[in-house]
Amino acid sequence: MQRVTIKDIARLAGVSVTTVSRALNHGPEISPETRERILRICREEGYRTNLLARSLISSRTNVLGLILPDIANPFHAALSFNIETYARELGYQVMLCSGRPGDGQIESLIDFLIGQRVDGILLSSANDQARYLLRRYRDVLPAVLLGACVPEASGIRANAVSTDNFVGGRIAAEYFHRLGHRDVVYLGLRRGSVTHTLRHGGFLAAARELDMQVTTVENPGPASSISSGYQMARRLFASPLTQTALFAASDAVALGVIQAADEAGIAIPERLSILGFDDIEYAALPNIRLSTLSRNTALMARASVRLLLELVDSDSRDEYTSKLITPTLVERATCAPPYSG
Amino acid sequence: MQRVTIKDIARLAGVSVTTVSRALNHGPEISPETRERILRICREEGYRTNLLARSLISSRTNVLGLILPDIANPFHAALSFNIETYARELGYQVMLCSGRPGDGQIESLIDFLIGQRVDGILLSSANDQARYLLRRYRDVLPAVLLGACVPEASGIRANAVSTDNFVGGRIAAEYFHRLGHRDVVYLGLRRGSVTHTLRHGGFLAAARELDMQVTTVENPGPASSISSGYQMARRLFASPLTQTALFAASDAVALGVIQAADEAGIAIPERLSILGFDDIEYAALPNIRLSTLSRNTALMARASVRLLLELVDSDSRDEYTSKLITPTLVERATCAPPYSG
DNA sequence: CTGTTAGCGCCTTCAA
DNA sequence: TTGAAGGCGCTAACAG
Repeated sequence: MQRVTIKDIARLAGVSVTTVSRALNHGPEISPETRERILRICREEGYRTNLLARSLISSRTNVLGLILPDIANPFHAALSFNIETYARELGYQVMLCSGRPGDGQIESLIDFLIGQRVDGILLSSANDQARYLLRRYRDVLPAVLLGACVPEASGIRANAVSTDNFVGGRIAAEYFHRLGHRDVVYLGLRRGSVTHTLRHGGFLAAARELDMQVTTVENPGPASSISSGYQMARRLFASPLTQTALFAASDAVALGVIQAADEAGIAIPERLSILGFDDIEYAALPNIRLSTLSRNTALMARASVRLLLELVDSDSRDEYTSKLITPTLVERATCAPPYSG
Repeated sequence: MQRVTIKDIARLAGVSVTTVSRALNHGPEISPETRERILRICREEGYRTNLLARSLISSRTNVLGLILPDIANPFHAALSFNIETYARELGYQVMLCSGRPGDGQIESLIDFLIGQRVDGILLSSANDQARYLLRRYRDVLPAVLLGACVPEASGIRANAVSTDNFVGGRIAAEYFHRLGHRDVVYLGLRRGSVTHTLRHGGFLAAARELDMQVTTVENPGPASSISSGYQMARRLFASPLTQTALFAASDAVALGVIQAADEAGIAIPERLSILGFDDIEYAALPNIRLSTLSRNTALMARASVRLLLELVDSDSRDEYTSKLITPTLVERATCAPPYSG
C-alpha cells in the first residue's frame, strides 16, 4: 500500500523534512510560496500525516476510549452517538469498545486503550469492580465513569457523570404510590451492577417509607435485554399475580415484560401497570407508549466529554467531580391506578 | 501521567532494551529466568507496550475502521456489535466513526483513519459517491463496502458485502401481489443512496412485471429514521389514500408510518398493509409485529470482516469480491389481503 | 526563512 | 543468550 512520507515530499520539493513539517503545521515561519508548493505536492502525492508518529512525539492522540457493555442497547447507542458527535466537535475521535464486566474483559480493554495511548477513557460498563478498577488505573490515565454513580458512602472517589438512579427509583415508587398501588414488583435487578443496585435501593427505600410491599425479581444474566425481561416476566406470571404494578430495570426489560404479559393475557395497564427506565426511542411508539423515566443522553454525553477533557488538560488527580442528573418521569399509557373490580 | 517505557524496565532489570523486547514478544531466544524476571518487573511497574511505537515499525495497527451513517439506527447498532465482536476474536480492534455522505464528511473520516494507519476500512455510508471514493482510495488501503452493493452494470468494481436489495425489492412486490394488492406505495426513497435505489428498483421492476401500480414517496432528508417516516406518512395520509399496501424503506421508517397511520385512524393491516426492511429487534415486539425483510447482521459482519482481512493480508488489488446476501421474508401481523368492503 | 540534529518508544539486523 | 546500532515518520530545539 502506498506510503508517502514527509521525506518523499521533501525530496520532491527539494527542501528538508523540517520545512515540510512546518508547511503542514505551525504558522508563519515559512514563505507563502514554498508553503503553497509543498502543500500542492502533498495533495498530488496523496500524502497523509502518520498520526501514529505524531502522537509518539506529542504523547497525545486526540482519541478517547469509550467502553460500553452493549452497543445494541438503544440507550447506549444513543449515548455513544452523542458522545462521538460532541467529541468530534472538540477535535477528538472516539474508539468504541464493547465489553461487559466479568472475565477481566474490561481490564483487557482498558489495557488495550492505554496501549493505544488514548487521552482518556469513558467507562460505562462499571459495576462493583469499579472501585478496584479505579484504584488500579487512577494514576495511569484520566477516566470518567458513565451512568454508574459511585456511592459517596463507599469511600471511593471518582469522576463520574450519571443518572441519579437512587432518586429515579424513589420517583418510581412515589409515582406508583400516588396512583394507588401498594403491592408492587421491581423486576430485573442485577446484583453486580451499581446502577441497578442504586435504582433498586431508591425504589425500596421510598416504598418502605410509603408502606408499600415490594417483590424483587433478580436478573441472573449479564444484560438487561428484551429477552431477559421476557424470561423473568414469564416466570413471574406463571403463578397468580398479586401485585398491581411493575417497575422494570430498563425500557428494554419492560418491552420484554409487555410481550410476556401479552402472551399471558394480562392487561396493561388495567391489570398491571408497567414503568420503565431510559426512555429509549421505541418507548414512544404509538403501540407501545411505555411510561418511563427519561435520562437525557445528549446532556450526559456533553457533560462526560467535557469533564474528561478537563481532566486530560488539567492533569490534576486530586479533585473529583461527580455530576448527577435527575431523571424525569414520562407519563404515557402503561401506568394507571389499580383495577378495583 | 505514568509512562513506563521499555527503557525503564531494562534499567530496572539490568539488561538491554533488546532483551526486554524479546521477553515481551518472540519466543525462545531468551533464558526462562531472565524472561520471568523481566515480566515480573513489567507487571510491578505497570508497563504497557506503546502500541503506537510498535505500529510505527510494523506498519500494522490491528485496528479496523468502521464508518456508519448512524449508530443510533438499530440495524447499524446490531451490525457494528457483530463486527466488533468478530473482529476482536481475530485480534483486531474496531474504530467506529459516524458520518453521512455529503459535506465531504466521509472523505475526512477516511483521511483520518488513514492517518491512524488502520489496516482496513469497512464503509457502510456509501452512496453515489462510492465510485469516486473507491477510485480515490483504491491504492491507499483495503476497503469493503457494507450494505451498499455496487451494481455490476456501473462498471465499478469493489469489494462488498451486501444485502441483495434489488431482490429484496422484488420479494416485497411479489409478496404484495400474492396477497392481492395492485396499487401500492414505496415510501422513503433516498435518491443519493445506492441501497435505496436498488431496493426501489427491484420493487418497481417486479411490480411492473406484475402489472401493479406504484407510487413512490421520496425522503428528502439524510436519514431513514422513525421521524422521517412519520413525516412522509403524514403528508401521504393528508390526501385520500387509494393504495392498499406500503413498502417502507426500512423498519425505522415503517415504525414512523405506523405512528402516522395510528393518528390518521388508518387500520393496519385492514386498510393498509405495511412491510418493512431490516428486521430490527423491535419489529418483533408483540404490539408491533411488523412484517419485514430480514437481513442477517451476524452473517454480514462475519463475511465483511473476513473479506477485509483477506485483503489486508493478500495485498492484491486485482480481484474484487462481492458477496450478496438474499433477505428473507418475515411474515408477522402488518400485512394482509386488501380489504374489500 | 530554512536546514541540522536529536529523539519519541519500539523492533530488528548484526555482532559478540 | 545477550547487546549495540540503526531506523520507523515525525517534531522540536538550535543554528545558520
